Amino acid sequence: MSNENRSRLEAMTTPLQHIQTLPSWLVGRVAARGRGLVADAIAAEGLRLLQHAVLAGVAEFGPVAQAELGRRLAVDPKDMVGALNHLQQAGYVLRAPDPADRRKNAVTVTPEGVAVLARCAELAEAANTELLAPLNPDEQRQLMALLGRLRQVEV
Amino acid sequence: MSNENRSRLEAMTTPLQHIQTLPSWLVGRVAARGRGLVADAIAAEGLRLLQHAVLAGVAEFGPVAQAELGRRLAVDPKDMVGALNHLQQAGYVLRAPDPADRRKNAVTVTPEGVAVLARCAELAEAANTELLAPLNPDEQRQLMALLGRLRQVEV
DNA sequence: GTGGATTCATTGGACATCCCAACGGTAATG
DNA sequence: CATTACCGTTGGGATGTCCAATGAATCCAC
Repeated sequence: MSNENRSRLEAMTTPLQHIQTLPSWLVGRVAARGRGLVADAIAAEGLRLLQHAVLAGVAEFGPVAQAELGRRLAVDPKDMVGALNHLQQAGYVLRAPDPADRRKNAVTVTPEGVAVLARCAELAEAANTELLAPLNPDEQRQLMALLGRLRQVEV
Repeated sequence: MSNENRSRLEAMTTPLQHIQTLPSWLVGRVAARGRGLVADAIAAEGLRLLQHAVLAGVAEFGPVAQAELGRRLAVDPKDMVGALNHLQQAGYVLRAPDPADRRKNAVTVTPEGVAVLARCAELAEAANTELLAPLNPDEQRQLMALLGRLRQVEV
């Protein structure tokens, strides 16, 4: 066991403080704050986080079937239906039957969808700027590099 | 706008990649992984994350009223009732009427609760060790320091 | 070809989390 | 002593995540 682990375990007369010094707890709090900031920001465009991600996926992968999109974004088929319903009703995407495979919907982004994506990109940038405000640019790069190395594992 | 922001916005022909390079997205993924690792670990003791946190709070603050505990942990009173019900049924905490204020329940941890907390502490440590495995001890300290400075804002 | 397995979009539901409102019982405040 | 506030509890709603099952369409092995 590492020295850090031992020092944390020795403080078990304060079990709550112990939990709150765990990296998983700390990164969870920061993530919750970042999630909230971005969610509030893009809510100005009437989109939720999942809908925003789905719209970005549609814009990136061009005409794409819902199942394929769901696999790429790790989104449940049910949630994909709901997100696309909202995006289609808002006029941001189109669902057209795929002539080559009538099971599939060829989903495409509309010009309005591209426009709202551009606005959401700015809003998300601003939210992230606020999230990282306590760090200078050098520290922000360090943080991103460290988090990136932790993320690699899950892929 | 910073150079980083501009470079990300210029890549908007790939909107999904843009989203996935945002710090909020990256920290969210790492947090989800950490949360899953810890949740799976303490599930071996039959506890959920919220129940674990509540149990730790009871152990730390000694005999304490539910409302006071909820305020300290930022847990909704309704969820506090559910968590304590489970912990009490498992024999990890006791609810006794407070003689000084009959509205309150004086919640205390049992020896079994202390024991399970100790085991959960080890399990949570192991999960966090796995989470941070790609980083050496020096980098782990850097990450914690950077995240800690981001967390300060919310307090 | 043709019959069985697979994939598609969709629907329904389980479950946890988070927030707000209301209740009877109790304590503090004027 | 009347009002106000707090206690634990219950109920409900909104949201997010995940799994199962359906009918239609396609693919594959024989």
